[in-house]
Amino acid sequence: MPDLDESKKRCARVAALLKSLAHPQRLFLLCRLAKGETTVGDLRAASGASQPLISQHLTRMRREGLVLARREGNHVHYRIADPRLAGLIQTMEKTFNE
Amino acid sequence: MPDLDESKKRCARVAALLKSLAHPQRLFLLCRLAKGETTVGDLRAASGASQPLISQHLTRMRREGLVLARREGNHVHYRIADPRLAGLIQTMEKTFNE
DNA sequence: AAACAATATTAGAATATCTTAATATACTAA
DNA sequence: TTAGTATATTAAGATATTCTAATATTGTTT
Repeated sequence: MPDLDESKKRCARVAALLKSLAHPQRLFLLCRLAKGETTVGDLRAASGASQPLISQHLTRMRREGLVLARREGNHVHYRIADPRLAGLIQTMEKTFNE
Repeated sequence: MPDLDESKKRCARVAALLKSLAHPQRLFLLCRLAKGETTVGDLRAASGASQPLISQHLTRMRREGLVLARREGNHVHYRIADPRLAGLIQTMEKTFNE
């Protein structure tokens, strides 16, 4: 019986991560980002959400360490920070593809 | 550019599912259930949460179709409804195992 | 510098979630 | 039928999330 406390801690960490994924628009953004680096403008165009809202979602995910930002001139490029997350998102897309 | 709307709908569905997983105690319960059918009492003992709270979490997950319940005498046995979900949970456990 | 484009931040109201406490139901055993 | 055990439901306050609107920042171009 492997460490119950350890298991709970892991659940707490993963649940915190999932909280960020558990939102239609954020998940949509992450699915896009899982395919490669993207600018805010492109994400905005694809998602159709308002600019401040997208920015808030991205800021939140940046704060939580899910994504990384890189400014290039007037545009900011976002990407997924941890390849394991990108993998998980793609797994989920495959798993629930219909 | 393959169905943007379809992609959004899928994100909405999966995000709704993830909302249920995005809670430390519920995720813990699901991790347990991913290993096989379990009674409420056992879940309660393992999780250490209060009885009504566990029952509410289970009721919610039942309502959302994540788990199924089966009464046997005085005890109620729960199990994960969709094997894909069990698989996803195990994948997550492996992915974030440290 | 001024005007513009892209992105970020803040504030606040509306809504949803979480937890505890109290109570109810379903079943078993005496 | 009464008592006891296991599980479920309801109500309500506390806390957290979400969205919109207004404004700020950063960088570019003229």
